Amino acid sequence: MSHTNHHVPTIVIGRLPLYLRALTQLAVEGRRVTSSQELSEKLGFSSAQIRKDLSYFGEFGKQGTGYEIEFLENALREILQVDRVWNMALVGAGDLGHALANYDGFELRGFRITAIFDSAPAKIGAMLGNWRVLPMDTLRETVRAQKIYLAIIAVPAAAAQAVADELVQGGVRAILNYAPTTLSVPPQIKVFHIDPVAGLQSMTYYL
Amino acid sequence: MSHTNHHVPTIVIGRLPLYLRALTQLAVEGRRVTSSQELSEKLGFSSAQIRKDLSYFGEFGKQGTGYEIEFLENALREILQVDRVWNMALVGAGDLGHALANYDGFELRGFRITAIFDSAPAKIGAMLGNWRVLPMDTLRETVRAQKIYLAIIAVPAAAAQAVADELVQGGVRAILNYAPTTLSVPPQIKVFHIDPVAGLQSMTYYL
DNA sequence: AATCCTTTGTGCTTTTTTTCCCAAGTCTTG
DNA sequence: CAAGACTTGGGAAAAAAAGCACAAAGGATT
Repeated sequence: MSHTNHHVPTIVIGRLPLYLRALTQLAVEGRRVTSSQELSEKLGFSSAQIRKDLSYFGEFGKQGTGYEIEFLENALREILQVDRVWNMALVGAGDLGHALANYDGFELRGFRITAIFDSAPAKIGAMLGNWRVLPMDTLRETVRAQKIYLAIIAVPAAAAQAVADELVQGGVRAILNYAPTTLSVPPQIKVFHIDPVAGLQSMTYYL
Repeated sequence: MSHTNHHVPTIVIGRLPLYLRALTQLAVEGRRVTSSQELSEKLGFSSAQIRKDLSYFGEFGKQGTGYEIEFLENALREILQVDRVWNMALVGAGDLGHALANYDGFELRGFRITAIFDSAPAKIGAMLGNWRVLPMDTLRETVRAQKIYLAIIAVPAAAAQAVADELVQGGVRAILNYAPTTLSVPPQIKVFHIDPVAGLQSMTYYL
């Protein structure tokens, strides 16, 4: 079967990291094998959906047994291209930028911040984690020189579009956007938005 | 037409906060009126989808003209129940907790942190923003006494489930979960997950 | 007041996503 | 080694979501 060739729906791709996360958790607990049924209970997706999602990429399980955890973990890492560590630029050295720069959960899951930028003279030059905060006007060339393809925007909404434009100019291809605003970027650039308030608002609807 | 009665798909509810966010932005820019077409360009959803989503709740626009921004904003705030300010508990006073406690973007969009908890003796008693960090073992009763129905979990993954259990015991009905793990809660409790790494991983697939 | 340009709300169609279901294969037990 | 208990992968059906397209109506212009 010619897996991988078909276009895989975005919604499926969005679930793979959650499968991977659950598998890693199981592995840490010392487990060797799991099943779509068990993952289903852990994650809240149906077991059929998990099996079908995986079937877009190949056959990873064994009938009657389930999935060998380490094997499936590695397969998913390869599919998602996180079988390596990606360097990232962080733009914005405020409270959120600090939290992100100090977060130790990136590295094991395929990411690492290697350049930090801010526009405030008071912050430029200061150390944040292992890195010195650089001025915004060096962003484009630094990102290009270091071949950084991923960036995190952690600046106020009003500044976010200008930052995105600079990042794209520097060759960044995917942006994790914490600013509560939509970004306008060329179609080949990926953007993932994180807006906690939007999440909260969609929950209060149900209260 | 008996709007509002039909069950509204979750996916529609998830888009409403984005519509509201865009409308507020337009209002700040001094705009009075907009159209599904303009919102479509700003947000990246089709104009038909925006109109259909809104039609679940009533008729807010005027043919030939579009939508009166302030009117639609207020309607959405009412629908989402953010025409008030919800008190929230924040659990976890680490870097992320600090960033959240100091974030000034909550209040205008319907939320406010009014109680902060941590388990580390070193942090308990310290001030964070306007609030003193309280010990975890006062969580349940404090949340119940203050009638807090929303909470943010900003603790390590390993501690998240226990925190969630306490929150639910205290009467919390919706949780914004920053811990990179699935939470197991009773079905009537809403959980919204924020996992930046999962977002990054779903983007690297395409690089 | 007629014409033209706009834009909504929605019935209908198409596409996407999820679920159902089972043949086929694996493992365990007696 | 036969029987029974599991579990996968995937075709087919069902359900959900998105998009199309247009009647109806507002407003501007002549």
